[in-house]
Amino acid sequence: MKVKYNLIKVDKGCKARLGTLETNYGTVETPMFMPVGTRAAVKGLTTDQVKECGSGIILANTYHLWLRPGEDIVNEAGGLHKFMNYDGPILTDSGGFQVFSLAHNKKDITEEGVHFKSHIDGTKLLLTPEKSIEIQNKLDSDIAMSFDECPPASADYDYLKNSVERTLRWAARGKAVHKNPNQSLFGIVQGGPHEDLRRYSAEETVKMDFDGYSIGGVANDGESKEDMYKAIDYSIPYLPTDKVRYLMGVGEPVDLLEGVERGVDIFDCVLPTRIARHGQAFTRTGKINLNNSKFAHDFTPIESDCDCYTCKHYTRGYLRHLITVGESLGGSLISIHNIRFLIKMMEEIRESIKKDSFLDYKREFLSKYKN
RNA sequence: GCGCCGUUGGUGAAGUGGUUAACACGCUAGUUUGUGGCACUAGUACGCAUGAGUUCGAUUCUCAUACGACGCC
Repeated sequence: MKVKYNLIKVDKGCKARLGTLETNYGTVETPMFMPVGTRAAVKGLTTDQVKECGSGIILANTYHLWLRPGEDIVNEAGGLHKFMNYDGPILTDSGGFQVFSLAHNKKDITEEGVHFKSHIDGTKLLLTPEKSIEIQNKLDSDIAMSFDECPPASADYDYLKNSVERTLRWAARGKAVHKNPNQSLFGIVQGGPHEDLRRYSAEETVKMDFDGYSIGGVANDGESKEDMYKAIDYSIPYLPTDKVRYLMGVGEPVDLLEGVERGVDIFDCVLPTRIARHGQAFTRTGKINLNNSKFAHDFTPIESDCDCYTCKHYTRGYLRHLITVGESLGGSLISIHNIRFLIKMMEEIRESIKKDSFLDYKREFLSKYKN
């Protein structure tokens, strides 16, 4: 079946939405944060540990799994769920974002697709909208993403205009070859920070009738937060209320709040796991760097009132030690905390929307969270 | 005891008679938003064993002392 979004209510104070998303692997609640498992693994964690953090949907990446082990092997294993032992819903990113970061030459980006070199062995490859969807069909994720052009934040208006048009053509091509009846397909809105482009991109994408819609082209290198919020503001009004809305790649606590306020339902981000491997942990008062020498003698948990596995069993001093000496357990344990932190934050956000008090929640959260 | 070589930061070390003593590791701090996983950026010797001398000027040359390595009795 295709995913089905049910809008429960909209907060009286803003556009924040409370809802559920029915999938083949259970019904999940929104707003929701999705941990990222690029290569069919949330780095450093078992799927049991991911689930213990309260995860709903998790991500995997088409580009990485295409190169290794290859979509046919995943398919032979019985699909991504069986392959990676995750019995919750899985969303696959199209690979567009990765491929665009590999193709630095403008001439490598053609109407047919994107030419680039494998980051593993330099092999010249071509990823097209059709190929991306075919791979995702075989990976058998619950949600596939359209292959879009993901322009850099520095792109000018004319480039973005052409990019929007091309993304629409690519979306149509991908949709035409999408065959997996158990897999949903999402469209992606582009257009940078420009109101007219976002509106056009959203309206035209919606006309194609996808199972969900995402806002792409944000959280790029060097993009300002103002531009990101504009991209959301200018896209959301033109998306249907009965489909889920996904803001791609965003995961700073502040941005989750800004996104929810504007009507975003789901988010994904590598941030909690990436910063964890480098020793940084989210706390209610902001990020802390466990590398800092001041934590060597600190034998309290990252957060004493946190319900995650790591905070229940380990101290800052021990985690600092693990990070300092390079034990991968350190990154795993901090990842558990960081993922739980964001997921718990979303749980609290949902509670606040139920009470029409999201803006109060946001205000209170930001009054404590400093970076 | 004699001979010979050496002594540069937390560590391994490069280097020059004259602007801010290379590089690496470590350490310290920061960065990280659809992950080209385990990266990147910045800072980190007020001094080149100690003392004396040569010189306009010495970490770089000379002598002495201390410490260390090797060889010989």
